[in-house]
Amino acid sequence: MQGKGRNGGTPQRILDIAERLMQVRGYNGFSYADVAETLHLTKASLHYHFPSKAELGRRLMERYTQNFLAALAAIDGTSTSARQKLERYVSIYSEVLANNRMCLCGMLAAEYATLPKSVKAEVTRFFDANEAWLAAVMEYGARSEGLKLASPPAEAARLMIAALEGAMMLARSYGEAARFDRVGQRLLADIAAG
Amino acid sequence: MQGKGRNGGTPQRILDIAERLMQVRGYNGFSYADVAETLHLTKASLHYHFPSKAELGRRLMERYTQNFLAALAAIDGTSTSARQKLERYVSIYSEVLANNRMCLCGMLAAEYATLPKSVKAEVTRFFDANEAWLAAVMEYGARSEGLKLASPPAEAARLMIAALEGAMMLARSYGEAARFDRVGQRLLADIAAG
DNA sequence: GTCTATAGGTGGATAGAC
DNA sequence: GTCTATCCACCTATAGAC
Repeated sequence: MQGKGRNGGTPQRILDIAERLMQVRGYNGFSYADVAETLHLTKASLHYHFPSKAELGRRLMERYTQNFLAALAAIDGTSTSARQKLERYVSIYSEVLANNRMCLCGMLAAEYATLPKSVKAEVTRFFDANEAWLAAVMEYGARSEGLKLASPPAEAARLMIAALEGAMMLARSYGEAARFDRVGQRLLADIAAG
Repeated sequence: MQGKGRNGGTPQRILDIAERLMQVRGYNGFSYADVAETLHLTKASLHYHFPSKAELGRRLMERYTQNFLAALAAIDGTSTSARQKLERYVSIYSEVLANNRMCLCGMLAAEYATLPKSVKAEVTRFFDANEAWLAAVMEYGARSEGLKLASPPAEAARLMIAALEGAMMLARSYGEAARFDRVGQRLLADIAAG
């Protein structure tokens, strides 16, 4: 989960701040004023770069998914076994939580009913892509590495995503990252035991 | 999950409406105006019964946990096996989702960073109580019914809660309750196979 | 207990100067 | 691109009449 352009121009810096706020407080829990203050800009300037909050949210989700998919591609490029890929997938979530953030999409899934349509679409796109990647890794592992799946790959993938997102929310509420890690380890052992 | 007093006095009716709004839209996604309009009252009248939104949220969580614990007690009173108790636990979530609602505590866990302190305390209290009940059922099942747990009861309980809350969020985002049910069935089969 | 009226603040968003 | 100034809708909350 790198390559976010944290040293880029103003639009990128706006996205960085807004992303952090959204992961911590949610779409309905932050405002242009929050971003402006942190960035030492005015609200009007933000509207120059992102005309509406809906557009800001959509662009944010778009970038988030891009970066996430890039991280998955990096795993594909450097990992040898399906088992190792799954471990690294879990560690992505773990790192997000280590920064006291929620997965952006987990937050938005909770707030789903109140989101602009364009943002909703990006959220499900994220989960679809995650599910497809996980299912492919699991399916390959089952075929070539003797990974034992308790369910068809697509279902095992959905269970994994659901459990990771849920564990993340709970761990953050308790301020105990270890809660997440234990669930992550258990999932790796349970769902896809080698 | 019954006994909510849906035919009670004004305070109870306020709680009923606010609860539904909070389960669908979240704490930051509804207002006194929303409740007032649905109930054909004015905002001022709501403040007579619940002086502040924080207090409304706290009372809501308090009642929600009470009702939930009552439902668990009902399971204890009428179920014979641990396996059946776990099935009925999952079905509580399923019924909430069937009404297009999220678990109130799942919503609030996502919004945790923005909640008043008094509400935060009620949220963790809910999860603690759920975990304790689940762990006790699992522990009993393992000891007396040959239930095979992949982890210590407390950890298996946490995984189950996390997965159910996460699956609920995702299923609701997709508008596909079946997504939740498949995860629920898989958890029952995986975590506590008889 | 419920109302009208209103306070005091913040939300997202726009116009127009620089 | 960024600013000041402003709009209007909405928010939580209170005062006081009925």
